[in-house]
Amino acid sequence: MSNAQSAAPTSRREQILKEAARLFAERGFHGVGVDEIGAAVGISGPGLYRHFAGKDAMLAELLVGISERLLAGGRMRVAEGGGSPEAVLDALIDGHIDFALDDRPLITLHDRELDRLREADRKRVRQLQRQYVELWVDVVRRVHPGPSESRARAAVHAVFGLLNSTPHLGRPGALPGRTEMAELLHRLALGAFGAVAGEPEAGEPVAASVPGA
Amino acid sequence: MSNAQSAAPTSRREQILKEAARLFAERGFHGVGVDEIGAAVGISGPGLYRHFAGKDAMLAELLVGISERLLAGGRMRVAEGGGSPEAVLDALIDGHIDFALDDRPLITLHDRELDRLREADRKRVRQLQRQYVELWVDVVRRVHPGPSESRARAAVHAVFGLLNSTPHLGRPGALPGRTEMAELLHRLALGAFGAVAGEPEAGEPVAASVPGA
DNA sequence: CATCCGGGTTAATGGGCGTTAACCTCATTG
DNA sequence: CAATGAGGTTAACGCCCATTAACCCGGATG
Repeated sequence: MSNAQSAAPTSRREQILKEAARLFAERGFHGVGVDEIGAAVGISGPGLYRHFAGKDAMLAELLVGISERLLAGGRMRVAEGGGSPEAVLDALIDGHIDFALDDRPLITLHDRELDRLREADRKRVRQLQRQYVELWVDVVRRVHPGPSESRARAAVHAVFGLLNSTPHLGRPGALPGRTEMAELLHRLALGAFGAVAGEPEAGEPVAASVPGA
Repeated sequence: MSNAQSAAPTSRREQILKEAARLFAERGFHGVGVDEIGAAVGISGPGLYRHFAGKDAMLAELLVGISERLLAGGRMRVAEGGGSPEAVLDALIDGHIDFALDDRPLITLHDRELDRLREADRKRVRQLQRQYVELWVDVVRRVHPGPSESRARAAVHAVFGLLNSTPHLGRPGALPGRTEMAELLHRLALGAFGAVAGEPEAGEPVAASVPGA
């Protein structure tokens, strides 16, 4: 108990989660065995079951965790966002970029292994994701009022793809360093959003909320 | 646009590949069993081994195939590209969008399951991918001559992420239809590339020539 | 000192799954 | 008609792997 070592205890659990995230991202959920995860933290195999109910539980905690943190961060930035919507959008973008650059494995898992979750958890994660997206959509539409909601939503999804592209990058120093990368991504995202406006091509009757009518 | 399903013999092999692609994309390479793939084409389990050496062979053929087609398509468009680099870039973008929209499963596999390949195949695929990227980088730098090569390359990767975001889209009709989606993605990509350039303070979005025409 | 118990360990269990074996059946061919 | 081979089928085999069992140990507790 004494152990007031410092801020983050790095409580075994967290250590395990971190390694599991890395491994899952590298080789896929099914691709990595319990023994490997154990080995990554110095214990072996079934020892993990003292901390988690099973392999699935780890994945669930990772995915729910990241979704919650993303949404919480987004809400915070919207709340304390300066007067202008532009400032809020900038903050959202920067926040997401930090995430993408610092927590690569999690970002990867986020949209790769969602289906491996039990129904309940999956629903939870999807709901959090949806709220996060809608949060962006609102801000984007405030900055660029023109496009229909579905258009804005599609743009947000696309920009997420852009920002999350970091993990797929080529190996060595063929790419900019972290700070330049962050700046570049920010610029690209803004550029994309700025282009969504454009003229609505011969009428916007697509706006009907009922598709396929 | 085209898509007349008939002529192609759909030679069992292709049929299998198609279903395998879909399943792999949905549940991951390790997540789907041979029996499922077989069932998807009406035969059962080991019957597949009359057509492929093994599960791995299917994945390999899929990944190599898509990489080759992407590169070939890209080269073609560059070759017959009209005078202006802008036109070539437009063509590249449209080509990639068609791919992303029509062959979702393959696009997904493309950057998800690369590591499950045997060393040789993986090297092959990576080489093809690299060439495809460099092809884009050249064109982009010709259209936007300011940024360093590494910057341009990062931008290209990011735009790939943007264009490939389609598979992650929400289910129902909450999003635009195919044609509008294609137009939107094109616009977003151009917007992103347009922003990669200099350090002009945030101002008018660089509304280049309207792609719609 | 005796007792817990958190956190590990190695061995066993059991199911899933890729692959191979052995066998079957038409269509074609000579 | 016999032979053949492409394309299937169902059983087995074996391996991998998540999970459980059974056991162990060191330190806090009282």
